[in-house]
Amino acid sequence: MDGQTDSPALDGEDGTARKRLPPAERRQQIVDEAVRFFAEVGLEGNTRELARRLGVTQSLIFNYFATKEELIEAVYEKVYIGRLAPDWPERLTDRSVPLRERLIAFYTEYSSLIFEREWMRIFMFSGLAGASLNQRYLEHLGNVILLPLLAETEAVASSDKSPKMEDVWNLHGGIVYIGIRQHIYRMPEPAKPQEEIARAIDRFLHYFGIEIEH
Amino acid sequence: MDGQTDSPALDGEDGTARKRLPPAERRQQIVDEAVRFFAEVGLEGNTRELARRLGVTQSLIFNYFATKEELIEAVYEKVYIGRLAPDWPERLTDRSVPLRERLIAFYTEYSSLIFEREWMRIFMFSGLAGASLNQRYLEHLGNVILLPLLAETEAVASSDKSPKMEDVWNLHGGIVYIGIRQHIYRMPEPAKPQEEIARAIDRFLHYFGIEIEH
DNA sequence: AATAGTATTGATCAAGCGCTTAATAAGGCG
DNA sequence: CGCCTTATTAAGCGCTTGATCAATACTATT
Repeated sequence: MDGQTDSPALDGEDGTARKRLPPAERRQQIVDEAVRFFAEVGLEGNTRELARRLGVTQSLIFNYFATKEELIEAVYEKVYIGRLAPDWPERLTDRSVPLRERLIAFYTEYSSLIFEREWMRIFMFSGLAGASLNQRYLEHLGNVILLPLLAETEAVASSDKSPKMEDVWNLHGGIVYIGIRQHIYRMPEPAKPQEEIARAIDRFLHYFGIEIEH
Repeated sequence: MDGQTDSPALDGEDGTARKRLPPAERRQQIVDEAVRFFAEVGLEGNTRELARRLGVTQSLIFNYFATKEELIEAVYEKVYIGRLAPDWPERLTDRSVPLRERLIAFYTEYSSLIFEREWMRIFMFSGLAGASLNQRYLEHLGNVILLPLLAETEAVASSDKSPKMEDVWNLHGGIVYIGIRQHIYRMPEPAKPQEEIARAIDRFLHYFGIEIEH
């Protein structure tokens, strides 16, 4: 409507009309806002609107990122990093703790990390766009989390039922789908997500004859 | 490269350089190709590329659809229609058939309908875009399929374990996630999807003390 | 307070977008 | 065959997009 120029609307989100940030700080500020922005509108969201939200001119963005693609890469990096804590494989295989406890601890923690609108949506957007990071993430997840998880289940399963990798993927998928329903399809959040996760885990273990103490 | 004009590249997908189709036929042709096209590149895919794939000028598309939004609506309609057969509620509640058989029949049929790249991706694209059709579809699915399914499970569950709606959503989500992995994240298809579905159903039923004959 | 370095701006470009319209030609009918 | 309807085209308008770059003005330093 009034788009006569690309000048910032006086300031950013808050009231502080600061200018001239140190480059590292400004760069991070741009990425942070880009994460929120792209998660909301998709990766095709335009740089002018992003700049407007930052309270900054559009051209400034291209001072920090040579191309929009480069900005998106930075968004991926920011969002994917730290999403899989490196000590989980170890904790998942600690047989001094009952498997059920380990599973509940893992999925409680993991779901608190990924049941987040920004992560869920950007993961889905990038997956649809065919970003290789997605496939690498899922391969990594499969190898480092689900495969050990399969071995742990096998170790305590009753002899007549042997779990397969697909069973573990199914457990995982059922849990992840809670977040998909909420953040992609915008359905209401379950009353007690942690409880639903516990029930999913219990059903999984129950089938393989693993006893559950209440 | 050679994009000097919007003229068609002589013909469409095949070698037939036919022109002047009857309007109804042309309209359907456009929608069909749009489904494939948007499923591949997303709903922001541009009409010029779509026209190129059709072997037709871009302006022709706007002879059949006033706006791009209208075309997308037609794509939704085409893709959503017939995805939920109306006789399923009835078949799911036919207690002359064992619940396991009913579940397997339903999910075998349903998965063969939705584990399809075009449907999966357009459903996800439209979900991310916030299309109301998505939420209506899921509400419908919840009321017409999952709710009866919950009642059926309750009816045969052992008295100490009572299933909740979230359990049914979890069963459903775990199964749907097979298709998501394959078509959104482009991971390899499981060797025997039908078998994995049957296992998911068996785990679900097993937990509620429902016996399974082999 | 003057200066230098640089973060930021403002104006602009070329390409791509949805969409419009007048001209064209395909093909059924007399 | 020649006409007439209309499906289709060709050209282009107005706007938005990612990206560029010289000019500007903030801030640290002396």
